[in-house]
Amino acid sequence: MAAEKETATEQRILDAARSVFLRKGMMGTRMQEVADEAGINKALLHYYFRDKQRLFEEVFCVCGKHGMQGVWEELTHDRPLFGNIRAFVAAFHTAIEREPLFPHFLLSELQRDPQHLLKLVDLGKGAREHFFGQVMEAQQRGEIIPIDPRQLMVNIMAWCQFPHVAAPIIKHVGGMDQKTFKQFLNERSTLVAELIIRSIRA
Amino acid sequence: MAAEKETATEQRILDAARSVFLRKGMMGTRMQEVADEAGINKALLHYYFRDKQRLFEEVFCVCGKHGMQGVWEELTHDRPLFGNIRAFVAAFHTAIEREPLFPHFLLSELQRDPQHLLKLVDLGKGAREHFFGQVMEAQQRGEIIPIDPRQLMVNIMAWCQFPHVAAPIIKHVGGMDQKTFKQFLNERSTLVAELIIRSIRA
DNA sequence: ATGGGGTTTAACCAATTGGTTAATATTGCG
DNA sequence: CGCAATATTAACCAATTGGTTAAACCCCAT
Repeated sequence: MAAEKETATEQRILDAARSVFLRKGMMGTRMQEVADEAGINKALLHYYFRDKQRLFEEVFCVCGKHGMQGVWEELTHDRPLFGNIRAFVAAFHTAIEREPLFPHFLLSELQRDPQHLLKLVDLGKGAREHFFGQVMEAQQRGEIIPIDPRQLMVNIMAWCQFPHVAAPIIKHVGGMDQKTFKQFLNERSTLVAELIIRSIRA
Repeated sequence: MAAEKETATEQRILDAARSVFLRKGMMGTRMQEVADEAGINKALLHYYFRDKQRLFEEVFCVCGKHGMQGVWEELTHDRPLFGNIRAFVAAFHTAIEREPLFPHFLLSELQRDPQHLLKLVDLGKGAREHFFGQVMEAQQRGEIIPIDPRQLMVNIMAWCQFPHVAAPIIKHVGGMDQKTFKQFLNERSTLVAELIIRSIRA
């Protein structure tokens, strides 16, 4: 039917665009390449998405929302700070497993076009505020050392994202094939939280 | 004199290319733009550096060597592990202050062209091996928890580099202007080492 | 069968891009 | 000063790129 047929072509374009944008970024991606990967005529990209920028924004938006779906919420559960940290790191790990190129893509595009990324980041604002509150309370109760909650947030995000952003370096330096690297990352899914907690526990 | 004059134009090109490549990456940089910034005719880029790829590699090479000059060596001094970690982090902080865009540039280019970056990373190989040895010894002496030295290396690099790679996000999320962000980074120049040490101390 | 709306195609377009070329200018040395 | 080598310039080039256009195609309702 017409409605399904329309969705199919749009979806094919979005899937192909996602694949190419994630690998090559906005500036490195050619529209013909996206069309080739979608198996369509290049003019259809413009018919459905008007121009490259809009296609990119759509992909960016969909990736960003799906990529972090349910992850920020792990920081807002009614449980102790350390439990929230563990759950958040594990959820982050699971999310990135679905799309390992996503952190690199996001951070790569950051200089060129910060606005869209910053909008995406705002989706987790409430969760971070809750987390910051928990961090301050834990300090007041003497459970953790004095630390700016923002520094702690950066530390968590750094350990969750950096290995994916720097994956080729880490593999090379650590002498790992893809399978070993995957194990290395799996180890981190619990190690990161434990080391974060050790770094701040009073 | 001819030798100096030659160096002057080459240097102007390299400086301009560095500035543009760092901001826009290889794919986003246009040769005319580099020429404009250097204040020269575009054909000179090809006269001196033959093509875009070679210019890029030259810039990459110079940046990479200067960027980490003296930093890896801080891991090899004859002093305890924790001292080496502190010195390394402080040296890293100083190095990045000289060129804040460098980590983002390096990691952005990583997917597109891993080879050159990996060559650069190999410059620190000896230092890392020394460091790994120290980590293993510290474990055997019971000074630190059992941990794969590679995980520890990744953790250190992550905390040193990520705030620069993700700078626009961190400023936005933390509600910081450039001055405040700079203070935030300065705080990390000692905080990072202390938290790393806390995370592994037995 | 016909008409209308939506989808797809192939050809085309203007601008941009990295690179080339030949002429000119500059420099340094004998 | 003259000459040769090097540096610089402006014009030019072929290919690529994102985007446009008009025709053809498809499907459905009357």
